[in-house]
Amino acid sequence: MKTDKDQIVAAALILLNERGLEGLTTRALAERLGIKQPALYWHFKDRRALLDAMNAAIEADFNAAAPPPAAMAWQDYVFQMGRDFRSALMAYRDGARVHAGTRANRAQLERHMAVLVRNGLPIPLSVQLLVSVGRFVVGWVLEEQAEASLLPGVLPIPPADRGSLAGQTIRTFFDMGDQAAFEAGLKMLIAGAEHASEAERTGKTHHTQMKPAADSP
Amino acid sequence: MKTDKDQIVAAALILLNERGLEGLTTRALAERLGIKQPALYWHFKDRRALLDAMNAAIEADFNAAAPPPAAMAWQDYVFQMGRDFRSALMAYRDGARVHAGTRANRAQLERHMAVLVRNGLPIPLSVQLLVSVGRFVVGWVLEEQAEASLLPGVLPIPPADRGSLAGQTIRTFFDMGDQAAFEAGLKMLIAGAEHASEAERTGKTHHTQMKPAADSP
DNA sequence: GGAGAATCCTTATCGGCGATAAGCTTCCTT
DNA sequence: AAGGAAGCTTATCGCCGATAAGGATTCTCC
Repeated sequence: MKTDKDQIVAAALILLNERGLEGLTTRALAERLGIKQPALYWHFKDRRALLDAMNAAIEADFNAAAPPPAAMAWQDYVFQMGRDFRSALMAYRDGARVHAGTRANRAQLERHMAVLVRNGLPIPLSVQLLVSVGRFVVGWVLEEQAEASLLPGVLPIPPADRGSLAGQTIRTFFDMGDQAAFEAGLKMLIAGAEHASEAERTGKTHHTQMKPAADSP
Repeated sequence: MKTDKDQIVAAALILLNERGLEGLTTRALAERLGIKQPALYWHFKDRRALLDAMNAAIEADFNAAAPPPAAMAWQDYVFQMGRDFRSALMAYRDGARVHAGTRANRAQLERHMAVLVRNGLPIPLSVQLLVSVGRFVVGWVLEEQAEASLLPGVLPIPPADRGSLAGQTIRTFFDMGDQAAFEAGLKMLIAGAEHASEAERTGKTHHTQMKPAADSP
């Protein structure tokens, strides 16, 4: 049986889950496929190309997940999108690290843009929100998976300082759970965009004053 | 002259800027320091430990940056914190990648928590906001630096579709600039937290309905 | 149906990497 | 002066991604 790209990518994703990104070597992958290591270079220019293909497969899961109801409120649409994107990255060990460093998918961005604009959100706000949500999700999952990979998993709930602010902080976050905390943050982003959208329509400005940047980029 | 940890870290940070994270090898670093490669292992257990120390140095820049005015509104405090954190990561090539995968600094989190709580934000909201901002910044800078390292830098502003949504999307983001786009996203997060804080105080719920997650983590 | 090109894979090997082992100095302590 | 710790060197490992060169096998076209 011949080996094609899809087979290799599928095997690579399994191997990724078993051994993590560091364990995903060309030799280990070739062995699992029953071929010798240099054969992989016939199908993929280099390891980077393989990772790009793996990322594309992960994103394909994400895209296949939720056909958005046509006339959904943009708030719900973005919320669902963010949640599904996180799920797609979480589905594989080190998924966020695989994704990070691959080129932005412009077609995808434009598809989401179309929905938001059609549902009434101004173009600049739509771009800001979509890019922000995308990067928020990547950053979130990156750290979530990094924590999870610190094996013992103990992360001892500090026994002494039960009542201190420190103790309450850790406990609060711990009790909430990763998914709920993520969704809370995602909702903040969306509510903030909604706020900006309303402010723009009514011409009103809010009571907080956050001065723009004074220094250079 | 003896070599100490601080000297090594300083040299490593310079090398990082010159050659990026992949170019930061133990051999290159040793050569720059005028010692042989295995000598580094006297000072650092392994490469990971060196990267941790480098990250600590980057975070020290961040902490030294802005002594927060004691009675600053929490909105402004968080905004400044996010901006300074991004600046610290941007100060070194691949700064976000160096930071990612290092253990969360609990003491730092608690310090920021104290300011928000003292200025009236409830504990759970404070935790959610701080964690969200931290991960948002990491995700943002990660992708910003990844884009920047795609050398030619051309990223051709698509010439044909000037009026299409696609064209407008790219142009909008491009014209805004990375820093402004980042700050817009950061403001969204903060405004969303403010909204949640008000809703909690007045007991009112907003007009959008985003259903909580139905599926498992 | 046979020549030759295209496909898919193997064997052999490279240079570079992080890391360890073992043994020199140099210097500080008592 | 003895002895040990600090700070380094030389030598070497095993593993990694990647390339070179050449076998098979299959496809294509006259």
